[in-house]
Amino acid sequence: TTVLFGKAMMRPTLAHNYPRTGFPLEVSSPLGQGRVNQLGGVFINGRPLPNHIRHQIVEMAHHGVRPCVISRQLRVSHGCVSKILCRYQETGSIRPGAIGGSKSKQGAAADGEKRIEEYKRDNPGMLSWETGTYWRSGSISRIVRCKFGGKLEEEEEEEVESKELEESERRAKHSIEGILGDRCKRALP
DNA sequence: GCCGTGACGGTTGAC
DNA sequence: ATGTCAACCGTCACG
Repeated sequence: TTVLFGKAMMRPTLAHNYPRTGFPLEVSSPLGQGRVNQLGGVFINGRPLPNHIRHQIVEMAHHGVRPCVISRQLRVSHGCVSKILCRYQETGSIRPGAIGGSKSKQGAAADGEKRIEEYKRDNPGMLSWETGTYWRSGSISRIVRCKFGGKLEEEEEEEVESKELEESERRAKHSIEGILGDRCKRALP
């Protein structure tokens, strides 16, 4: 059953994407189904853009590169560039928002925030990305920034990022995904 | 041509 | 163990 969409009923888009090719392009990757957007960029539907791309976006914007150029150069839709840049201006964070979880979590968030930080400190091996606590962005980021008096952002961002990268690499070697991923890599030419 | 925005199909994770 | 549901994601296309 069709619901009446907002004001303009944007467009009941066709069965999906890529009217040019007629079918969604897929790209095999160890992580799952990668897809290719109109600009030729690879993305995973439903998942955030990789961190280094997000970083590049804000970095280029920082250097005065126009969003449309960033979009074309990085092959990321301009909507996404706009969104990431807007969020960066608002929150100062390049990170995606918290995906998943339930509503009641928000109520517990205020209480749980501290415990998450503690937990992360006590379990440095636990990758936030993997545990789903990678929701350090937005309001949380703001709270932390306030707490620590304006620090954070880029340095902290990079700190966390490189830590996570390191961790994910180390963990990947011992995880099923890592093993499978390795196999995939080896299977490739 | 650029950019803000909303629908869409998708993923995630707490409950 | 499984299902539900509300959050988020990036793309696409309109205006």
